Amino acid sequence: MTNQGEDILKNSALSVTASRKRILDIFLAADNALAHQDIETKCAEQYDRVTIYRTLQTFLEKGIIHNIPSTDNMVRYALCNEACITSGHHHDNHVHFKCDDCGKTVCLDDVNIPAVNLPKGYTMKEINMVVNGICKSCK
Amino acid sequence: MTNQGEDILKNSALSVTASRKRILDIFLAADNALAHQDIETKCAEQYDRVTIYRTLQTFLEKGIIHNIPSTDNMVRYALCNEACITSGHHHDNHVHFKCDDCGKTVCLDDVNIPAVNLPKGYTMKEINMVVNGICKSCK
DNA sequence: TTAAGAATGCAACTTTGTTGCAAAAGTATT
DNA sequence: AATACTTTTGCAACAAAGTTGCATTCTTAA
Repeated sequence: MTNQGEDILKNSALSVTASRKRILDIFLAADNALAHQDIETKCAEQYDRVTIYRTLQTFLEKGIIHNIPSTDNMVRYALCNEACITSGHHHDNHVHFKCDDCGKTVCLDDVNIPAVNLPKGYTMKEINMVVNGICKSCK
Repeated sequence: MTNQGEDILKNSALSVTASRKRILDIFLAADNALAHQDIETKCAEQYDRVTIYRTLQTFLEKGIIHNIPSTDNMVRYALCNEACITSGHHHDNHVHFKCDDCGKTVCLDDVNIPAVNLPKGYTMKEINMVVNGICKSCK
């Protein structure tokens, strides 16, 4: 039986270390996006804060996770889905939802970001859509 | 001749102080959204850092400015337009654009955020759309 | 003009994020 | 399985960002 986190690391040509596996496991177990702080809370006794910063950075660069903008100075991260990781070129085009009640941020994988027409002269490279409101668990 | 910043403060039932007028002037003169840091750079010698934090907070609560989410831990602020301020109830529904070249973030007031259908059980309260790319000045 | 309330500045502090470097762990090769 | 090489980690020290309480100053409204 192989470890799912280990597979992800190998597929991304990253060396397999205990901290990386642990952080991936945290993401795999989470049903919502995680801020640096959330991860630190879960494993600060095991791993150094700096390691967590560097690991998240590495995962971002490899496209293992993507980040979700916010207005609260708490950038959150979520695992990319298979297609996104394997395609090499990273692109999320799903909507993110943050619940004002429970505070959780989730990927709405089934909701695509609709097209927008930018004014003349603007070129789009990336697009992000974050909706705030009440999630189905809190309604 | 009256001062535009002063009018905004009075309309929002805020007392008129030098720091608030100055910060409003900075926004009125800016052609792009400003982070806390940008404002601090422009008036740190005049006003305390804490005052700037508190002023931005107050402006947000009164709906004088709105904040723009980001993935770089630099929440930016921009003046709300007239309609938005006077309506009492705050709602931006324009798209924000951040240029990867010059780094500026601007409100695309003419580009409305298209409608999205959320899955059953989700209620939308607010929506944010941020596009990254190259702006018309940098193309 | 003055009294009451609101905003500011200061100090001290907490939290968040960064950098350089030595030690430890992982990888590939034989 | 031992090695040499490379990468990752932890530590320390620091820098930057954000918060809080309190005394002083400024605004406002009577």
